[in-house]
Amino acid sequence: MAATSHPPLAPLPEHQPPMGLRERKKLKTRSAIRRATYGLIAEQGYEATTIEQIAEAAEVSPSTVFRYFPTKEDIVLTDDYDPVMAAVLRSRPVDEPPLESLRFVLDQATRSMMTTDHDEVIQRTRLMVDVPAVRARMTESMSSTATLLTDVLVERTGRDADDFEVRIFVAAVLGVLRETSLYWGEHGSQDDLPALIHRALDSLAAGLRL
Amino acid sequence: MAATSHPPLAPLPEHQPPMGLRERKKLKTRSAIRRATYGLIAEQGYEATTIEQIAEAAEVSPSTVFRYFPTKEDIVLTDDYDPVMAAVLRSRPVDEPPLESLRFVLDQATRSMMTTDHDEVIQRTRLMVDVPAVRARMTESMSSTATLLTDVLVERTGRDADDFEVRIFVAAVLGVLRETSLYWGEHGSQDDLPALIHRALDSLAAGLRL
DNA sequence: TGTCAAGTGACAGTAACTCTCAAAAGAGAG
DNA sequence: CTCTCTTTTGAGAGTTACTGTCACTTGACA
Repeated sequence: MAATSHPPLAPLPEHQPPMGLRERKKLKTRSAIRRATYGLIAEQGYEATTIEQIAEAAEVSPSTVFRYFPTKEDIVLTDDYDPVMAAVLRSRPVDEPPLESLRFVLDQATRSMMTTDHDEVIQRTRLMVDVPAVRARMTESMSSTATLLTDVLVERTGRDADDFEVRIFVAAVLGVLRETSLYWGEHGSQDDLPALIHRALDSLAAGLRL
Repeated sequence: MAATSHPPLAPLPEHQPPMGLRERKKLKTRSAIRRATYGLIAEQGYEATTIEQIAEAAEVSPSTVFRYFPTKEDIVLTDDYDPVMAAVLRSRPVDEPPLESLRFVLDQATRSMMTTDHDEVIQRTRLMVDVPAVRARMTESMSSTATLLTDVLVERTGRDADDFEVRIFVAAVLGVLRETSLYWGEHGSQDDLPALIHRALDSLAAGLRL
């Protein structure tokens, strides 16, 4: 059982303020596309929304949309928390049981997401539940999260890179995280998400004795 | 630790022999498309192989290919084992711990697959490792396996349909199964797959203590 | 202010699907 | 065996996500 109180870690490791006009414009375009997409999807649904419409609404060309996001699904997803999670995991005491370390990481990450991007998280989860393509892409993107976390755990446990047990460990935790999100979304995103995650991890810690 | 010896269950619950010419032709077309696809992929790779080529090689029209398989990825995948697994799970003693029941089911299923479709399993796993789209579709198809197994477990444990712990349980096991397959494939499909699965389930049973 | 690099838009092309409709072919009755 | 009914097939037209190229524009920096 974790869920300790801590400085509510920033969602992004901020780049230093002095950012050229170019960079700033890029960020703006990026979020313009995102906003336009979320708006159109809310009105018409995911499939009915075409890249062309998104481009028009965001006042850029379709080419530009593809330059910013490799696939349509990626527009509604984020990997932003991956590096933060890796960092937090690294910051945990080395003798803490790995499952508890991950519990802390996930608790922090979800709380942070829910406080800073509450509505977006809900809408994204809804899409994950409703749209197979989005769900699939989300799962794939979890694979890269998995790789990242595996690397950190390998380094912390002194095991072989590509150690089977570590990979199984991470796969179980992330698989369970995915299912928890789906469950939460299917039930109207009303339950306490961090609490659900803790229950799921408790199940894992107890060896899945049903 | 399971892996008991048992009658090597048939891969498919055979439909009664008296099958009309129509049905037989459909099966033939289906496997013609499959074979053609595997052949072309072996020669040229997955992405380079188009539906049009597959159709030509299988001597059907592109329309027909789409009628038999909803997506290109589905051509190289199978859900055939799902109903068998559900049946085997149902046949286990009710007082057996669920994790052990699933261990038995997975052990049987993989052994059966490896003996009856050895080469195809290997090629499919290779595709799963190499081609993100195939991997994604495979993961999605595991979702429906999950639903099936969840239903059976719910009925065996007398829990609520859609019980959170049962869903977590199945998600963990299937997530771990997926990772085991990937690991196996990445390492040349040379290890003993059932043995790896047992190791993975041992990890789960031990509460993922690394 | 002028030069260079980075970002953008227009355009053409590919391939996976979807839909519709008419032709072909198996099933079953007489 | 043949006529009818139903299922399956192929042909064709259309949509959309995505790729690659190239000329143009617009920040960066001296």
